[in-house]
Amino acid sequence: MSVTDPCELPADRKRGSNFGWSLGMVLRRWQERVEELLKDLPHGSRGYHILAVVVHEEVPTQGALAARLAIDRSVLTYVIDDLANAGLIERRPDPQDRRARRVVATERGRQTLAEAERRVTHVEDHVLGGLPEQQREVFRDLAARAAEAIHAAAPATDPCVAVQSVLPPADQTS
Amino acid sequence: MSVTDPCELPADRKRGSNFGWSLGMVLRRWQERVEELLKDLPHGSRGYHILAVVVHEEVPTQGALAARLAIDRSVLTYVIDDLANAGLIERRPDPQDRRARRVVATERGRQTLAEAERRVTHVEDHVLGGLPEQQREVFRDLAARAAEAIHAAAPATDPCVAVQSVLPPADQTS
DNA sequence: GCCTATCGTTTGTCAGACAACCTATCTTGG
DNA sequence: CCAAGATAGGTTGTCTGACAAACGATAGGC
Repeated sequence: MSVTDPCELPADRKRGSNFGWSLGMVLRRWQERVEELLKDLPHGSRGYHILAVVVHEEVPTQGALAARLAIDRSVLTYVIDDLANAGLIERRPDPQDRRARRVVATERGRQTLAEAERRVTHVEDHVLGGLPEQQREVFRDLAARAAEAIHAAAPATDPCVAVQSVLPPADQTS
Repeated sequence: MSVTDPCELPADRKRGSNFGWSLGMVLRRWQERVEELLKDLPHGSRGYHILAVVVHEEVPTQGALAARLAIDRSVLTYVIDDLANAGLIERRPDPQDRRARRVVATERGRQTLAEAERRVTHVEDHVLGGLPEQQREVFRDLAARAAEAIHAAAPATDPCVAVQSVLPPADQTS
């Protein structure tokens, strides 16, 4: 009755229960590849994300940058340090508020990002090699939209789900 | 020439360069929620994945299980310990090979998983709330297929990409 | 001018990942 | 039957990376 074949399942049963695993798998591979690809970019994929935002969007301050990327401010500090040391971005004092720092990309930073993006896109196609080309775009797009929605609703922790044990009450089989 | 508008970009520019970030965002939120939802399941999402495979697929041994989930064997050890302590699975000696252990789910484990899956599915819908219902399915499906393909080609590390600096040769500015 | 909030940085703590090693068992060759 | 190597699982130790808390500097309100 119960399933006994190792890999011969109806597949919808398997798929239904491992969305998180799938995401993790794809992300892990993506990161693996990107890390290897951008190993001279200060903090690999981290540095890449930051550089991308700095170049493409004009984000006001470091704090805003952290919020935009949903990462910790303390992380930003040293990643920015290293990106700056590599001459890809600059930290400038904000004329309006001397506590704040504006982070701007250098020309070198822009060039580097452009090259990096080219390569990353290529790697992404490779990572998504299991999907026909057309669906890769769909997947990317859906991911981006889902992520944006999540990020927008970031403060989160809304109590829509009951906090209750998944485990049965142990009133069986002693 | 270069981009100067703060947030008024064509959006495909932005989106094109943060697939990794998007995945990370979605996964992080998924995990956050699931962890909170399954906090009495021994290792949260980890335990959930393992339990799911143990229940739905009849995986021969622990080693095979590790391979199936693409996680380290040393991790399996203690997660299985705790799942077993919770009475959800059992470690049985393999009659054919006394080195190996077969991991089988208990009835309680099956029930628990069923309940957990119900809840996780619900949470997933919530996490993907930014997508219209129909597209959530598409997204799940694409993720699952991409992941399976990646996993199948797991040994990886094929040298399809040149290992070459992203940084320009520094023959400019000084 | 004082008090409080905010920006960025620094430091310390903690958990999780991964490698190296160990024991028990199986397999193969003599 | 014994010895040597291979394999399954488990244990230990190290190391990285995330996050919290504390800190110095500056801004804004009173």
